[in-house]
Amino acid sequence: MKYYREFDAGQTIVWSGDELNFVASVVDGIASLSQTMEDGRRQMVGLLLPSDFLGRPGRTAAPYDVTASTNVTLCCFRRGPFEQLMNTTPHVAQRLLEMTLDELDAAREWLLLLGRKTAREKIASLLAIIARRKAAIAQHDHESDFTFDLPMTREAMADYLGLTLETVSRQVSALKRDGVIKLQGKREVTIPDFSRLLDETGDDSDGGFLV
Amino acid sequence: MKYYREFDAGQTIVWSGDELNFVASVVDGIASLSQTMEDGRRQMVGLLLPSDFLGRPGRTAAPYDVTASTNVTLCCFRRGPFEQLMNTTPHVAQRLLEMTLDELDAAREWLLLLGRKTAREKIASLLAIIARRKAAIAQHDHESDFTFDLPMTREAMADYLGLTLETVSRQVSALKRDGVIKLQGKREVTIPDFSRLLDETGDDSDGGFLV
DNA sequence: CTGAAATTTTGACATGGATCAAGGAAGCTC
DNA sequence: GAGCTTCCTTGATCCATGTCAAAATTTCAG
Repeated sequence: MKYYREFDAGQTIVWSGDELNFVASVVDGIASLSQTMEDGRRQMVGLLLPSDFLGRPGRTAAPYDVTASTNVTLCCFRRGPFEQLMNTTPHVAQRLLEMTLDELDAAREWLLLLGRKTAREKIASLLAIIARRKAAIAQHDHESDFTFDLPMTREAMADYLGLTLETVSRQVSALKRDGVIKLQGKREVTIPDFSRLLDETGDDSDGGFLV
Repeated sequence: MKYYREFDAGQTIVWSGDELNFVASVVDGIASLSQTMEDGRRQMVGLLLPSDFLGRPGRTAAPYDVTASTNVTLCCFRRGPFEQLMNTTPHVAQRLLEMTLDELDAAREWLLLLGRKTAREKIASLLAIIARRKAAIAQHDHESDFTFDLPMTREAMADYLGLTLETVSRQVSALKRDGVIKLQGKREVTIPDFSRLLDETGDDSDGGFLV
């Protein structure tokens, strides 16, 4: 009923439209969901982190491309037994509902970003989200310097933010020039003043710090 | 435990950040979810149609503004009893999960639209989605003429599509000039050739017709 | 019917981000 | 450590969409 599968970074896990005869939980690594138009325009529509769920009960066709961003380990369940489990243990459905509602909120926050934010605000928002996630894990004080590693290429950032990679590069440079962030190399980012970064996101300044 | 509330068109049902001490199901009418930035930029992030659900188990703060687009009737449940119900009857959680997954898919389709589509493609996509929904209800043949009423102002369209209302107006005029749609008055739209409209959405041409 | 308010269209112009193009930096392989 | 290859930056230019302004149309109360 349950088995593990591994994928290398960059490998496609499922193609949009393919039949998906299992559901899975991410054990390790990061995978991304994306949609691609016929002419190649691409938009990332979601991120799967460890403990996130892939696939949905009652549908076999995958609606998006799923790509391994890092090496990924999945814990897969065949569809039949899994749906059995859902019917018999209410907590599974409830837990899945919680997670799906969180993903929906994240997607809707992203709608505002894609629909209404400027390029600079988009970059600042992405950096703030990543920084916040890492800071939460590290139990770090938000008020002082904080350094983290950007886990994605400029192109991946562009695909998330609905921009071109040139614009991403320019805006990152601009934020650096303006002292909002510092860079060591291309990927290591330091935030000297978190509230300064938050000002640049365009979001309400009084919003709660923790997500 | 259960009671009804009514709202007039245009009225705000909940403000973002307010405490929401009930959950509800839409009985009649259409409500929209939106987020507004401090400087007034606004993005619609979802639509509630009859049978859709408002609020979520385990959280009291509303994450979005909820506005009645038409007169709306809600069937409200107090939070405590509802969460009881969820724990005891597995089908409720499962049904809610189904609905949430559908909303998530819709939101992700919208991410592609907002992030990567041109203004013309956005308008065509919106018209196609509305037309499809009405056609599905009317059991109408997709190949021939089809007329429907646009249930929103140009400004509301702009808020959905991440455009300005001037751009919406111009692109609607352009689609009319090019014969993709016809207009009787401002709000009544005729689609002479549905596949022609679909070509303008930028979506895969071979995608299934029925959502 | 009449006038005021709301909605939509249209025009002129500005601009943010895309596009096209070139070159630089950083990893990897051998 | 030389030479690929991938990733990133920067510059020049263009164009889709935003902005500002005004007029046209529709709606609706009285």
